[in-house]
Amino acid sequence: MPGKTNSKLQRELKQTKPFESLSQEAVLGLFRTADRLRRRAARVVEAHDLSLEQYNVLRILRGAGKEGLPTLEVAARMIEEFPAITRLMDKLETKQLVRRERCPRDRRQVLCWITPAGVDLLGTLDDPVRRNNRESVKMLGERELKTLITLLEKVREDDKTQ
Amino acid sequence: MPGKTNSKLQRELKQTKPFESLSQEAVLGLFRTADRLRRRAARVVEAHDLSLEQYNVLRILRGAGKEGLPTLEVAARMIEEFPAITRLMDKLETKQLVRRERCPRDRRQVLCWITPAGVDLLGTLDDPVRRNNRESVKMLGERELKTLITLLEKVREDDKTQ
DNA sequence: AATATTTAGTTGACATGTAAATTATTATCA
DNA sequence: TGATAATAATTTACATGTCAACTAAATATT
Repeated sequence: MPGKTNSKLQRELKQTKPFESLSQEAVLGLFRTADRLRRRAARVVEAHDLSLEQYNVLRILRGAGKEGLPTLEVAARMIEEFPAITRLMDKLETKQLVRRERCPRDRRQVLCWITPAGVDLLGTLDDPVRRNNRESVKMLGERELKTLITLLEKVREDDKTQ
Repeated sequence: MPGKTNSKLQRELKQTKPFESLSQEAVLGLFRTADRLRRRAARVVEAHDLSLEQYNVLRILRGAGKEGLPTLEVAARMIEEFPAITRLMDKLETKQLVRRERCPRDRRQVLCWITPAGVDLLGTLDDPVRRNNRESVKMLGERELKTLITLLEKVREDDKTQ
């Protein structure tokens, strides 16, 4: 009796791959793929003695321009979040790629800017990074790329995590 | 003259979003999405005092069964890799969820097994983890799920990074 | 105005990721 | 066989992620 039930279940599992395992496959696939691409990207910027995280901070600050950004605003825009940001900024400041100053209008905030040296360094990296991104997904055509982007957005939109 | 060239370029950029930025969008989207889902999944297993990495090790060892696996085989099957595995195993051994023994046939290797307590713990987690995976991608239909899985596989297959 | 709450940021403690150096064992080959 | 190379795993050192506790400044409350 349990044997029969079991084999029927197994036949079902084989015919229509159960939704469970499709979900699992998608989530695991997402993890694996992201990890590979992250390592790949890390190698590009590490050639210039930056970690991927440091690189991201600089990108954000370059985007912010002359205004600069308060520390936690940078953190909020990072892929990863919160208090590690202080230590990251410390290191970037030591490398003279970032400048910090307490905001006079709200003395709780600390404003951050990218330095000219930081801008130069990013300039050097723009091309390799672009190339690497393109290479990382070069096996997808334009249509597939757009589909992937859309599916990923859909997953994020509806995720109550955030 | 440069103004004219520029605006033409800009029109082009607007019409067909350049491949560059599509690639970038896909790669960044992948990072962001994976990070969110990773945090989500971490919360599920942390409720039972496991890190996501520890959970993955236990899953791999459960899959290996009675034979057990050499340490580096476990590492190779992990989403992340190498020497962190020793520390992870140390902790799992302390928690009595894993047992280790030097392999008699090749004394360089250390074989690892999941303990009955480990199997029990995983059993408790199977359901919540399955549920979480399903929830994480519930906004995608079956067809979309399959498409996503395929696209991710395609990216990994052709990635020379390995 | 005095007190309490919220906000911005930092610090400390601990887990993990990664690279380089090290140890023990096994395999190779001259 | 003896020296050398390769393999399996560990250790050390350092960067980052995360949580909890903390400080300082600004807001809100009574």
